[in-house]
Amino acid sequence: MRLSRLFARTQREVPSEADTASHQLLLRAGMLRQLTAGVYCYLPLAWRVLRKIEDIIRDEMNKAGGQELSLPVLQPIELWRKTGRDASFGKSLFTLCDRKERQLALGPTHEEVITQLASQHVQSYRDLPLLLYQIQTKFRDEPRPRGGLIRAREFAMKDLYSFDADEEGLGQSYQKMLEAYGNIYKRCGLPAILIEADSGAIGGKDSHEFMVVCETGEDEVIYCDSCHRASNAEKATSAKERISSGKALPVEEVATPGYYSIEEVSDFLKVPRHGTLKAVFYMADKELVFVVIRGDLEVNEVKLANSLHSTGLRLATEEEAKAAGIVTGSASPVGLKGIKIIADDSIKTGVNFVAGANKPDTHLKNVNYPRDFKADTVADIALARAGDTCPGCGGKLLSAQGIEVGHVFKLGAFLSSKLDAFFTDAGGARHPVVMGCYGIGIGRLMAAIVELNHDNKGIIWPTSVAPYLVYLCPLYPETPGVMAAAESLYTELEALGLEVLFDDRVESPGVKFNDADLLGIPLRVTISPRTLEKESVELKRRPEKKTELVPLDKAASKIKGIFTPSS
RNA sequence: CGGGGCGUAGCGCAGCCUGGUUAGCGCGCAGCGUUCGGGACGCUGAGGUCGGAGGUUCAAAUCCUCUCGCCCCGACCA
Repeated sequence: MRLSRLFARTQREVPSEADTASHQLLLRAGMLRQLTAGVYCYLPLAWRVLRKIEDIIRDEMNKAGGQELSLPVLQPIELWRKTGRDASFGKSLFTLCDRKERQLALGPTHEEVITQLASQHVQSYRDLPLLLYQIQTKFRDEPRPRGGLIRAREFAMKDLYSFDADEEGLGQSYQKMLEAYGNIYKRCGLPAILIEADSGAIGGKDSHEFMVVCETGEDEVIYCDSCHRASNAEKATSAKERISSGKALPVEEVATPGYYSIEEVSDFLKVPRHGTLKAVFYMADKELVFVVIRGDLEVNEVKLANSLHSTGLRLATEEEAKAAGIVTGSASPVGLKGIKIIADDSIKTGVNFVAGANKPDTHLKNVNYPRDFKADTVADIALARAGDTCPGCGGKLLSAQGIEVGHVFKLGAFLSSKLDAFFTDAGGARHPVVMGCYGIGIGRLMAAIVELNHDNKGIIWPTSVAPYLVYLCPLYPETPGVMAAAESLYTELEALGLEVLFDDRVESPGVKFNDADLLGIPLRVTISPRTLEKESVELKRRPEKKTELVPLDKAASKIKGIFTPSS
């Protein structure tokens, strides 16, 4: 490709809309252009990278036994109502009406469509296992798209769905996918780690994410340095050590005039934070819920929503709490009636807690569970934080930011049951198909590659996904011989099947070198009067400083050798 | 949805507070010349419904009202 003809123009200045490295560099390199919030045009250079990423993914999916197909983006809303996931996706689901006023959704994912499709085909255990995938545009009306391609509203995703006869089969399919995913990231030059995850709106049981640790990532990873167990902060657990024990003393009222927060009350009563019980109020799908947790811990709203099976959880306002009869500032589960109480299991780690009294300016000492109050549910709903103790090995938990570059779910049979995807087993009995789903955002993967592979000059593409392999860079093109040599090398390299970006522009060396660096092409090949004096060309790899002179007549084969694996 | 910021040429910005020639500057773009191994220089030139609508005024990029859009923080989010 001749650079003079390429539909791209590099920019020296950083577009004001971008503040992450990948977003800035993709814009500056002329690869990306925003159309509207969270919606992007991919210019030719970006498109080449995306196609290479897709090819790697296809290759791994096919090796794992996947069959590629293509499913519609436009989907009848009824299908979503059947599974109830129109509600779990809520406003993130783009919907529209056709001319007959029938409601349609733009697919944010494709479980519904593929399960219905599979149900028409899968009849016997002999049809299983089945792995189907596609690379398709998804639409999600994110509340706030951000970071360029990190969180877009329209984006390409590879989504594979596995169909198995039982949990064991699902386990095998899941394992295959974990391995295939590992290969994909490795081939893309990304050091992705596997972590435990919450399954969110997709639903299902086990779920894992592949994360790339990176400061600009929007997810928090909680991990243990000793046993290397890692989880999304939404899912992470920490050990809740026993902090006190002994005899439960009689409940005692104390006046706490003007002290409301845990900090104020514990300081005033000279009780450590973990010797108190904190009350927090949430609205879960229009029902007020009273949450109790040890005073030193925070509520993890994802865990809370899961244990409540709620799709619309938010903090209650003070007015809502008061309307329900709660004495804010001194709220207590003790003696509370008519309100659902959810307690974190940390309430069992000690005795004689300080809690509210449901009376203004009053708290209770020596509150003990379950002697003094009952909870409708006791579960782990606490936020694990850096510094907490690892529940697995007792080590210290650490925290890091990460970009989620893949997410896999063991769905089980809840969708297949609802969508009538059944099969007959060897004994003639009918069962719902057991499903899994596995997604990789293509654009986000590209952005993650840039986040992890750049320097202050620009992008440094791994060879496997680089838009072109060679940046052919003649200097002083008007000097006799230079262009002739460049043209002939260009022809030679293309004949060898190498992807060459030929900088045939009349520009100064500085401009060309800087563009070569910004675009991040793995190998720069310079031809100038200076190199031609020695009958040679100069090679320079993008991440390296050193250059190498190679005789003109050996250049093509030398370059070919660089990009041929020496296996 | 709450808070903040911003819409002026392809990109980055100034001008607005305090209304008043022909709306400027840098990059980029076109032409000519001199240069040129890490974003050269000179000259010339093209390119603008000042996000949109309404209002105030003799006069609006500038003041007022409404509206649309974009970005950031938070809520939220496979």
